[in-house]
Amino acid sequence: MDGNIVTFAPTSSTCGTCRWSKFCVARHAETEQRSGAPKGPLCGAPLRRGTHLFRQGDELKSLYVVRAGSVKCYTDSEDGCEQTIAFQFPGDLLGFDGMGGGAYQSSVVALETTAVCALPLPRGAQALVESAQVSADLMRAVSSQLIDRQNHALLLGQKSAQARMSTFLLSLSARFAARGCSRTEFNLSMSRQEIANYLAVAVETISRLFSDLQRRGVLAVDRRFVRILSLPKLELMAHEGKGASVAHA
Amino acid sequence: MDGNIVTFAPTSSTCGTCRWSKFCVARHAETEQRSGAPKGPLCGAPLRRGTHLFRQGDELKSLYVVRAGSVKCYTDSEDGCEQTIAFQFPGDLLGFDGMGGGAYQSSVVALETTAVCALPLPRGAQALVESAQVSADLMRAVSSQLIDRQNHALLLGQKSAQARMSTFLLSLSARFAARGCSRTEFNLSMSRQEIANYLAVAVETISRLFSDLQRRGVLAVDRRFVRILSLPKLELMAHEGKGASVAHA
DNA sequence: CGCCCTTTTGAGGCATTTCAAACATTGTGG
DNA sequence: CCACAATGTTTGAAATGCCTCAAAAGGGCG
Repeated sequence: MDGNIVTFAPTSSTCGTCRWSKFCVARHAETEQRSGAPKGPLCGAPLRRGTHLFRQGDELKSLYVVRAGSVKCYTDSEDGCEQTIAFQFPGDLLGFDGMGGGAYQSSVVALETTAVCALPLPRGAQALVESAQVSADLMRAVSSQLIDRQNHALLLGQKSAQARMSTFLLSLSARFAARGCSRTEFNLSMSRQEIANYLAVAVETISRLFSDLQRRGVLAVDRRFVRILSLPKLELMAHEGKGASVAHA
Repeated sequence: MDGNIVTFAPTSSTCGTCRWSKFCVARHAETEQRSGAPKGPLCGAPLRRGTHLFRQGDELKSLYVVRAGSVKCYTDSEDGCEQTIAFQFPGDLLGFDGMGGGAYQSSVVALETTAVCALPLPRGAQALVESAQVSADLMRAVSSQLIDRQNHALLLGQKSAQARMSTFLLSLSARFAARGCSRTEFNLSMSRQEIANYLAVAVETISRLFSDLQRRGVLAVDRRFVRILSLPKLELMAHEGKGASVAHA
């Protein structure tokens, strides 16, 4: 497909200069480092859209944190089809699924020009474990990833296409808001195709859903720019699923 | 629904007597404990089918490990529908999704008479963090959970009902085999309804799929007893998805 | 034995997919 | 800077996999 090779080239940026450090799983990692030697998270040169940070099966060398831009994380099945697992933004942790073995278990690719910081292993892992503060951050980041994936399963398993789309937009909205950006106006860094894969519907369905939402006055969409005209309506649509399922014993 | 209250009642069983300790995330936790005070993982009294170990939103008090039997883990959406996230067996870790906050983010209920061991928090968490050995085990367990959930998303997003069912059976088969049980003959601890929810299809579809698989000579099914007659055929069906999706940039 | 819940099987309906075609956008090389 | 190719987006119409509804058969348990 593409022969992009990522040579991770650290720059001199530090966490102190990072706008997003307060969301960052590694926010305590730098200050906790001991003196001497290359230390702390290292920020690499920007990745262009379409460049892979790592691929499923690659040897695990570092964990990463998104510093600027956005990425998508996806898995391949044996028979070559792909499922996007998550879209990730500044402060989000990448690559943890490889920690159980020696290899990444998902692929990560930049959606736009994106910078990431590296926590090289195993030194990084030791730092993560040795510091109670950092370790707590890591726990938080990982459990939040588990929760995200549980919600993704809920979305794929129980919601209609319309509800999936609405839920997705609300989730983006919340994440932009948490980062101090507008809750109601933003640019999508992913294509319709990529949204379709994440929500597990056809591209054409995504297109139709955007049209519907515009017709109903919930959204204004111009290419990748989205303005949410009515958050309450959108929340309503996010809950119109396939009906409640049976109770557990 | 049910008013079962779990009062966790520790017994005197230790990891040394546990048949599954070699699969267990806590296998190094006991020996690493310091002297004095209640210590190490504690095995509780058995839970009956339908008893909840904890529910989404409950205060996080312990992590648990399945010691015997099996459980299912599920999440509720705001509008009351449920999605089963995983079925879990001896050695599997429960409750980690609560580590980021003070509350569990999923519910766990016994599928059959089930024993679990508790790693009480925060003492347990400290032990987990302080011991490099235990911490490595924990990393492995958690990353393996992330991978399971990625595969679940792949299953829900990209596979036909038939392929979901086949994949599910193969996954059970592999897990039984890993625990020294038969790869081809086993009893399901979950109902058709529960399988249906996990695979996100209707119960009737599950029933029809079992019938199909029997008719094709892939399985022999008698109530909850399943015998796999042809693993290769089953593997073939597990990959007949909805066709490969488009390539990522 | 009889009630209840689970499982099975059939028939029809619907949400979403697939196929097809027009249009817009982006990138490329002359 | 424009023409052209490649890719992404939108919309319509037809096809389909799975769901919903309905009803009967099969255990489990008091």
